Amino acid sequence: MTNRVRFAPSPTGYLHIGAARTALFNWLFARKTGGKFLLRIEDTDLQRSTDESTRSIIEGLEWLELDYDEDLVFQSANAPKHRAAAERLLAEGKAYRDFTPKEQRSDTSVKEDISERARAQQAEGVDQRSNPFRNLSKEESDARAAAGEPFAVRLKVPESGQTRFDDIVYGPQERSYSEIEDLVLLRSDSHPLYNLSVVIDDIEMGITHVIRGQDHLTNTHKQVLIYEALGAPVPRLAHLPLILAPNKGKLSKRKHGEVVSLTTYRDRGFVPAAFRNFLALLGWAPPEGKEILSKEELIEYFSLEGIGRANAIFNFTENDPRRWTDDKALWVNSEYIRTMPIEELLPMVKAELRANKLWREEYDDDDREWFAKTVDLIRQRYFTLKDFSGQGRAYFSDDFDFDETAVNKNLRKEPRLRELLKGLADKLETVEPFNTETAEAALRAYAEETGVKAGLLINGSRTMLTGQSVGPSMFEIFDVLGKEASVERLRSGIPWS
RNA sequence: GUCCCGUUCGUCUAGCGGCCUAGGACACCGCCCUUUCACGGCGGCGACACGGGUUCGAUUCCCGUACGGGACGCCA
Repeated sequence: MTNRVRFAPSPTGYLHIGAARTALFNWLFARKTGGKFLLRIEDTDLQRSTDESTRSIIEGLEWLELDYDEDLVFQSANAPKHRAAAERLLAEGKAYRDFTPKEQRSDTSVKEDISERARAQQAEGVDQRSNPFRNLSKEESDARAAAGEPFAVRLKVPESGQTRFDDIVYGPQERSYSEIEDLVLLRSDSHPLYNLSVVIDDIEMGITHVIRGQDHLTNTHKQVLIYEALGAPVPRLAHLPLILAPNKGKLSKRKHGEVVSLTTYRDRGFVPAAFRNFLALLGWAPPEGKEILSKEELIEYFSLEGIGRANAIFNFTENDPRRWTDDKALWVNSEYIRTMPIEELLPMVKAELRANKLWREEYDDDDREWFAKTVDLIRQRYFTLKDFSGQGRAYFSDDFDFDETAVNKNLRKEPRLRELLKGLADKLETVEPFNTETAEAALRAYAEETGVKAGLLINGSRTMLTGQSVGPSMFEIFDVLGKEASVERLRSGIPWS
């Protein structure tokens, strides 16, 4: 039997990195075992679901290159099936009508309300299954329903016994029936609820392995109960440890902002493969300890058994521009930028330059070679794609800023440099051909002639040509910028004013 | 409140009774390389939450405590 797994997000916001990791693990498992990876949008909460969110989820998966098989499923489209299943359980006596009027809950304080209620019931010793309508006679129930009285449909959780399942990650799980309340299957407006919908859809889609966040672990018992009532086999279950904020709390948009949104990583210059690689390392460790893994290697090494049980902390520092996200994520990204095949990097740099109006069509044409060479030269010290338009601006435009610190350190500190560099410009102007070697020879000869250290001219030139104090070898910069631009920039008065 | 889950360097983790003087990666620090900054190389700092068992021997197994997380809805 081929494995079938699904990623089933609810479209109530951007794609959270925790959800993205769940998607990744499902996808890896499917690709590893030759199974199918399906996508289901759980849009049954029409109040909060948006098309925009659905689009962002699909875009996010595309960005991470997690392709899904078969048609996208919208859970809302299956509502009639969910309802029919509930009717069936009702008819079979495995569920019952609850005529208790619906309680109103303010959406903001639900969590507190729920635990409050649970606490109170606990203290009073109320049984979870003591609903007064649980044992209402069929006749009376039918009569009241026929009379138009509103009712919710609840699953009749058996009197005594327990549910059990073997979680692939967390091991054997047991829960006594007495701890599970008669859960609502159908709302009084006949709207099917989550636990019912997931089970029906998973059955319908032939899901063999449910891989999802650990926050669903205890609720899984309820779903097992539904599978059993329906007489359907329970799929294999694997729950994933959660990704927490640095304070060990929940990672949420409200509290932590854009750092938890997948699109942020795309917008801030992450290479998709790099972020995917990083995500895979959160809660899972490859054998051999090799951490930079291609898509193929990830698939080859992945296994559900290799997933850890402890929650992982996503380590970032709020309000620190350099540490805006996890250090290791940044490192993985720089590793990719630095070592990935240049042909794969070029289109990404192109998009980045284009977005910043630094792109020229010649880079794709006559200057293709120059462009590749330049990108290859500067990528060594970059962390994100953004750096190509930021720190790298001087390589693609004559309009760039001078870093104050660099100007003070490499130029103003030695006032003679203003004239010395003009002299160097005159000298370089005569160099033919102009390349790394000849530029170096000319500069060193000029240093000798004028009796100054080559380093003084090198550092001064770097700042004149790039506005910075750091960067590639000066002679490589001369070569890449060419004689004309190099000479012109050396003669510039801008940094001196 | 009840139930469930977890706890190895600051962070991600390896470890599935002796190979552990607890390994790797990121971060941090130092040295080398380099007339810049990175990369790279070498080295340093740095952890088995605590207490009981079991065992010839516990990071590894069991129990308890502490701490953290999750769940408990006519949300998903």
